[in-house]
Amino acid sequence: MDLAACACANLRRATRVVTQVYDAALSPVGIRATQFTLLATLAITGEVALTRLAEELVMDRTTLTRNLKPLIARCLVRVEKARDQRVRHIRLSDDGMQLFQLARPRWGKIQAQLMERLGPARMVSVLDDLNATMEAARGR
Amino acid sequence: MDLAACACANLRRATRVVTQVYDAALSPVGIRATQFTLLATLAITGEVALTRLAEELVMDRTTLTRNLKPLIARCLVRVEKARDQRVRHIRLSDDGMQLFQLARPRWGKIQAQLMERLGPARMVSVLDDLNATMEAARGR
DNA sequence: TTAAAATAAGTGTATATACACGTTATGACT
DNA sequence: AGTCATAACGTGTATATACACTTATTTTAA
Repeated sequence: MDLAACACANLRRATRVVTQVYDAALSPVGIRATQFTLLATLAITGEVALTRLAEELVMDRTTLTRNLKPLIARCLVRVEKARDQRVRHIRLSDDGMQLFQLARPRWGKIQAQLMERLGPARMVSVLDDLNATMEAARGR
Repeated sequence: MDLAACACANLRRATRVVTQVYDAALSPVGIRATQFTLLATLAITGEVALTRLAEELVMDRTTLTRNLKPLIARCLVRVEKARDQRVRHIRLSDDGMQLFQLARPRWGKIQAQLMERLGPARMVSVLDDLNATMEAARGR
């Protein structure tokens, strides 16, 4: 077996590089790629329970708790107890929505640039391969 | 633009899932996927300067410093000053090589399982796409 | 030859990730 | 009503990641 073909190492390496590029593109508005993803997801879902949001993102629940922390501290995201006192409902604040709208074109620019360099067909292939890999790893 | 098509978010999500699987497969020998990659790379390169190893891995130099720390603490990796006193030479210890040999079949098993689920052609496509994406993000 | 530029590396800080464990609240069953 | 299983969540700890800044050493150039 060829160690250079390690799916995990190749994924992590590509993720490092791509994340740096997206982070740099979003830095003028003061958020990172991961945070942009959170804001974007919340903008789509609206108010949602923490655990369900974690499932949506295919992210460990405790990771999400930690990732939300800086956004809550900046009042971009609000947390409220639900009727079921165990449940936390998460939603964007007005400031959070505003910042998301500000960040969105920056995301679009860097996403489009990457798409241009890869070619649209290749971009589709990449996204499709990433999904297939994820499902294969999950044993689906 | 479709936010669900974010290359960065899709990469990070797939990386989370795949890393968990590789970490679980390697946990019986007491290392993580990232650490396995470091050991494997050092097994191939032999003694190498820190900065050059970071370039090899396409990893920030300071990230590599931090990632090496637990391996050095466990005496799996040794660090020595070079003739040029600024340079640190990194290499596997005997224990490190032994642990790598122990971990390797576990890596091979999980890598083969993923390949089986994806199919060999799809695996090639995944690795190729990851490389293309990385190069595109780097602006090459 | 010495002062300035360049190179190699480490540290402070902040975020990202997840496992193990503990806490609190619900619901179900006796 | 009381007990017990379950569900939702937070915290402790450890690793992963990288930027900004600093330190030490080497090389270059005046």
